[in-house]
Amino acid sequence: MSEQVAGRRIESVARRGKFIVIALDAGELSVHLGMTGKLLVSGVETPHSYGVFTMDDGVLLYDDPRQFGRIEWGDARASALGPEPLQVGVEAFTAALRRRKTRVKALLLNQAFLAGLGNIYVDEILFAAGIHPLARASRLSRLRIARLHQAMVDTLTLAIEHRGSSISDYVDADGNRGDFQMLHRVYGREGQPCANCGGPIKKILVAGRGTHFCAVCQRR
DNA sequence: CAGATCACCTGCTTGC
DNA sequence: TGCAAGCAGGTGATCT
Repeated sequence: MSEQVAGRRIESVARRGKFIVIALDAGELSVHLGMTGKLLVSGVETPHSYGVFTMDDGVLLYDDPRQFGRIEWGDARASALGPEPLQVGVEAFTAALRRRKTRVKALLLNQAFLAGLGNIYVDEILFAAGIHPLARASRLSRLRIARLHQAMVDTLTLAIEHRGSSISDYVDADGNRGDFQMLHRVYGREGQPCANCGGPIKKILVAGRGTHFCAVCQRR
């Protein structure tokens, strides 16, 4: 990768799903932060700095203790990604969900179905929509899917305003933490009272991931 | 063929 | 007190 990158100029930085796409004057880099990855401008190099890009006006570091993320040369198979959650219309979203029989949580996490949602946001969105994570996608009514779509837009918009959730690692390119974790209503709140009904937040395993929900407010 | 499960990796938390 | 096992999760390979 060093050969392709050397001497190139960064033209733009964009996002597609969970990928950060850095366009150069020739070719592009696709960065996926995985779970603990950080892309830092002028950060401090650590033993986990697996990518060090020296620029004319600073250093770009790719830091990833758990090594779940990656940097790839070229288009990170963007064609395999579904639509953006903030772009897809409610009609298309409804039609797509009704075609799938899988659990709604597994479907929302599927990047080929919808690009960009991770475990935290799916849990928060399903709570906001009052939908049980184990509900079958195809069995949800049009009204409930419309609520899910609205919850998705509202939750993501608010989370972006709060610059994301910093549970343990996440910081932006300037090293700043987000504070949306303060507004989580189910994620990481097992046993605590539901903001809506006061009942205890439950935690189960869905699609191999920790899944937090209110058994009273979220129906199948 | 689609959906479920496992492996990858390491820092932090939990439990004896 | 200290140490080992458990847990966290995005993705891709493997299994059912």
